[in-house]
Amino acid sequence: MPVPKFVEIKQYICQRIEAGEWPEYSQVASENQLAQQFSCSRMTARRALTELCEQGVLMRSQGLGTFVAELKSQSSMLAIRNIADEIKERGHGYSVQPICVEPRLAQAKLAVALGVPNDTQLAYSELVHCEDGYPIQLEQRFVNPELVPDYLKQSFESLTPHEYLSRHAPLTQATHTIEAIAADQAIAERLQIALGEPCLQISRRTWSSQGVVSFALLTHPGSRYRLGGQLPLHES
Amino acid sequence: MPVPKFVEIKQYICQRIEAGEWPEYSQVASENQLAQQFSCSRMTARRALTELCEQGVLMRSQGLGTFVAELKSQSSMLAIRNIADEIKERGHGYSVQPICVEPRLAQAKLAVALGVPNDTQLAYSELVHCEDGYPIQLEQRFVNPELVPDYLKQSFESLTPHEYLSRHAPLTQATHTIEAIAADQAIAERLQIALGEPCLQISRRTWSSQGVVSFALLTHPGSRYRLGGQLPLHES
DNA sequence: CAGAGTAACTTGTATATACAACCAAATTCA
DNA sequence: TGAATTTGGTTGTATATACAAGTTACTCTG
Repeated sequence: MPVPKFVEIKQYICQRIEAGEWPEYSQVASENQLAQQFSCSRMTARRALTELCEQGVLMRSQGLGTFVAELKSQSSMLAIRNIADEIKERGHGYSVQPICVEPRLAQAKLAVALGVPNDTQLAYSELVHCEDGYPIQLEQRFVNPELVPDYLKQSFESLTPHEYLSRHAPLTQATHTIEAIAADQAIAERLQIALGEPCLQISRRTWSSQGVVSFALLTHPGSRYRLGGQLPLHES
Repeated sequence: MPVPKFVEIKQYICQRIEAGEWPEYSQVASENQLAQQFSCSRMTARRALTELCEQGVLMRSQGLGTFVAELKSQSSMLAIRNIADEIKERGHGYSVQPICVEPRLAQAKLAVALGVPNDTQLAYSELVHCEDGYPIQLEQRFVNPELVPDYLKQSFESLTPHEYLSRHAPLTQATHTIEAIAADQAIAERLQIALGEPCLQISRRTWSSQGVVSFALLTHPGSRYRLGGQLPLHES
């Protein structure tokens, strides 16, 4: 058996929810019911529910039952990672819609962000990442080609930043800035939302020991996306 | 017994780590050893270890053992911290405008979020934090008074969540969710922005080994606030 | 009718056990 | 010596069971 039983149960529950059979805030099958249905012990069913609670898919309360939490895509804030992996991990369909790939010259703010002289030639690309057909991230990235190693240059257009950076420099780091913005004309069009709708915009500056490799704007529709994570509290 | 046994074990482990007896990357007692030491079953000891792994305090690997995780590795975004300190650090003027402090009963979603029975009395407070006179954060927090230690109860209204939690339990953690929302009437009024303006809303669930201590909504006007930080890139 | 009590159901904690999967070091064998 | 095997310890999954604790709805009683 390749997949553990509690994973099987988790998948079953997710499918019911995604199919709309178990809507938001509705009560899901109880631990005993699931145990009977999957002919497993209650502890195994319980584990499936527990993990889904931790993932924010379900909510439980003693004596009452287990319920479907709000349905919004959520990703871990600790590791802002490849959105394709995340979507696949949720068991949803992933697709990309390339908008354009073209050279652009670094100007003003962009040149500063990347730490290059003005009019340096950058590789610009624009992609829309979709979850089950719905656009969920608009990615606009500027790459400094000089910092991309030669052996990756040929394939680099087809690689996600994660892919080529992880092959390139294991010690690559990124600085993220998160902002709430109102969708402008371009964003609204790409993400198929209304003009002015709130969006979560992440600016990612990726840098290795060589310098800033890329600058990317990742824009998510606020109505469809949130960012979650478990963090230690710090003082000062 | 007021405290469950697995919580007791968690606390024991945390104390050892905080006392420096179990340094970074050192192997901690195995499940069987802990079970013997606390005269409990292996599954109970295992649960304590599992939860500490999820919190990032420990790391496990099959066949090898359980180890103390890095205690640093938290960057500024990871430490969503006291906004007063941040503002002062920027050299700006900080002021607070208290809106209300009142008891409230936990209902439905809130009860689930805090993990308390329905109609539990919570301490609710609402504050507006200002930078140079401009409102920059609306804080709405619900605290479970039972989990606030006695010696902090008198002063707890005047303390920020950070202050009293850091005095209380060094290993307190929080789960954050970040969303882009449109300002409703109440928010717009408090933050002096237009209705529908995009806002960055952080939901913070703070929990210690005792349970969920507080739930807070921190709302920032998108036009005036951003969240930054440096994160390692993760793959898969 | 109002209220207390009870029954049925839920999740929460805990135990004891079994076997699988994995790792490292010791042992055995060629 | 060097490679394969065994052994003991570790975590991972799963079962069956028991009782505690919280919620709801029904029933009984005054």
